[in-house]
Amino acid sequence: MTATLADVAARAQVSPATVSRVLNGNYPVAAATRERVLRAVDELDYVLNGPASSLAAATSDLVGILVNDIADPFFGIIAGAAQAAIGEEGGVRGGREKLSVICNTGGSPERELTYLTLLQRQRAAAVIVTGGALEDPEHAAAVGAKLARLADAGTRIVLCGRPPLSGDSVTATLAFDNRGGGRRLAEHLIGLGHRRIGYVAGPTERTTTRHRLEGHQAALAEAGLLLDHLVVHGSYDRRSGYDATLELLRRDGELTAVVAANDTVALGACAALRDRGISVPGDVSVAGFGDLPFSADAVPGLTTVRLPLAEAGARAGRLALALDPAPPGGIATVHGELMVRASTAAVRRAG
Amino acid sequence: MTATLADVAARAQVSPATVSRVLNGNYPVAAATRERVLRAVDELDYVLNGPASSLAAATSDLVGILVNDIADPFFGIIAGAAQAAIGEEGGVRGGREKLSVICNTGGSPERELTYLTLLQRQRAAAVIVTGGALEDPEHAAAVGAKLARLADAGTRIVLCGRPPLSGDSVTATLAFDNRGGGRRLAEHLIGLGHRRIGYVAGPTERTTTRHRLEGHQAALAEAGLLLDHLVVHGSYDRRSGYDATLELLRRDGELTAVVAANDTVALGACAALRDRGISVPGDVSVAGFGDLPFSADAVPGLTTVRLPLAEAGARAGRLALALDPAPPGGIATVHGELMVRASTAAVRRAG
DNA sequence: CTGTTAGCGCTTTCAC
DNA sequence: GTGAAAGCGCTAACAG
Repeated sequence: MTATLADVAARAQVSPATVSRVLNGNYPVAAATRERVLRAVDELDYVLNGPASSLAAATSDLVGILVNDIADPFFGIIAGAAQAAIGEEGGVRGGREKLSVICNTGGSPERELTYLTLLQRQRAAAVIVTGGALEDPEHAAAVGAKLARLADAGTRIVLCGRPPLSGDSVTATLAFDNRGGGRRLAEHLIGLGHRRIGYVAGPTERTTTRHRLEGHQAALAEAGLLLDHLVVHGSYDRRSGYDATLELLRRDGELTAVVAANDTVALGACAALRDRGISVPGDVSVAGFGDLPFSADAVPGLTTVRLPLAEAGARAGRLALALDPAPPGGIATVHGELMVRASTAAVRRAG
Repeated sequence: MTATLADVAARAQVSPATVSRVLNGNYPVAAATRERVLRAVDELDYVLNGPASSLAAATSDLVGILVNDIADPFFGIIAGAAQAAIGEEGGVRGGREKLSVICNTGGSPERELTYLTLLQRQRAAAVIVTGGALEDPEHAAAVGAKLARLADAGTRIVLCGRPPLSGDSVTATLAFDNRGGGRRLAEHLIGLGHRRIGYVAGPTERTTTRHRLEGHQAALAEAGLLLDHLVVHGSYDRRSGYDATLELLRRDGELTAVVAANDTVALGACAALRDRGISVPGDVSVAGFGDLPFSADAVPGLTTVRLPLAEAGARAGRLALALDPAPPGGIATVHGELMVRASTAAVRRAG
């Protein structure tokens, strides 16, 4: 039913090998022959059989991009940029077009492992793992082992927005400076006179959560303002920001600032304050992390740490294809930029 | 280096055929034998070779999900839900776990076709195409032909948030009632007394754009309020909403309402009005389409048409796996729900 | 530059 | 319930 390489070869009056060479373009073929083959391909509407090709060549053109939550623009932007970079550059350099695909783990450790196995099964050419890692040692070990096996089999591994892994299985790591960002945000608020600063953290056991919080607390500690009871954990969504902010208010009615785990959470925090009749930034300042597109448009505009998500994603894509040289030591740190907007202001109330 | 089926067979003292049967679980195997095989698999850390398996079986467990822009939560939510549904249900029913992957076309017709070809090459088990279609007849024909070939090869095709295609290659279509939603939104505004309603449309040549606009204009026409010059086209992003709104203001300074192609665009519209010192909804009402998570939190809360994106995506996923029965006639229409929030109000100024 | 020849690792009748 | 054998469709030496 479906045409095969042999059909094309017969029609073009050449050997199957020649057809293969034309299609893969990685071998010299006479122009006239190529022409004839291409015509036959067209006439038969032939499409290469991927599995057969991958089997014979012992490699595939699949590139997997793992994300924690694709409904979150944070990951959408990274993944979209990576996929675009792979799609664009895939054609260049003669290499066969890569099929880069996004795999949504939903934050579930099991699904993360499942996807890794599925990609291993497909003999993926590369895997990009994005976002914070779960800090459960058992799971971390399992992921590390999986990645090592993938790397053994020739799969390139790129980490994007995830802290480096020990071992040399990882091709390149693009780590976000979450600690530094958290610190700068806290320093900004301290500079504005805030002394009672609440923190809505992400899920426990996540590297992003811990690093942002550590940066935040380091700055507070230096200023002698560390208040442990002003940290509430929740998931990376709007609801969590809303609920956690109410909880913070309960714990300290004199709060003058709330720092959120990310922009989405910050929006939830703003909503909670608004619903309580508390003005932002008049009574309480709010800050986020990430600088998603909607953050500049929020009312008031959200002070946050801008992470160059699209750039990082694109670079991860290029690293996965070995189009970019790996950074020195295999690790590059991507820094955030403090974006001061209207949601933070000098403290007004008595601290 | 990597273990093969034969290795497992040798270790378990059975034939390769038996190992295959155990792994695929679709054939009777003695419990003791199965046990032995499974142990060998574990000990060797064996992972099935996907390409080899797909080649021999002439099918693969790849399911592709095409989206126009994965950085847009509209698509992130649909795709995430579809992927979750496939991941969950994939294990059930004994079928082998499916590898469902998201492919981001970035709205480019070429990339759409490229991805379809790549999926065809992989002999994908199913393809879910989401979001509005380009209305260019040539491209539509090309896509139709591709889908037909895919269907011929046994790939299940599901359309989600895309209008039905003629021909019987499509397994199931989940069409969004964009026309009805556009109409209800316009009627809502007309009911509030608005007479000069601007419309920020999406990109031309997109079905979603056209249908939403048609519904809008149908309602206006019935009320005798159709004003052609109050429609401006742009892309589905915030920037476009901002610019188009300024343009609408230029065309009619007496405007009392702006309807946007989607929520993101509506946010841009609000920003433009705010920057111009125009109050929403005091001076001008604004409405969006879709009801993304941030819309309820916008200030003021955004009036919009709620589309059950997660539900539709999940259903599309199940349809792709044939876990849900196809809707009668192969087509189900998904209706939107008007969400009236604070961004629209009765007209105050002289119309 | 092109053809010939072996497989790649698995599934699947067909026997037993 | 299990094994043997014949490919699935392609690529990659190796000749020529």
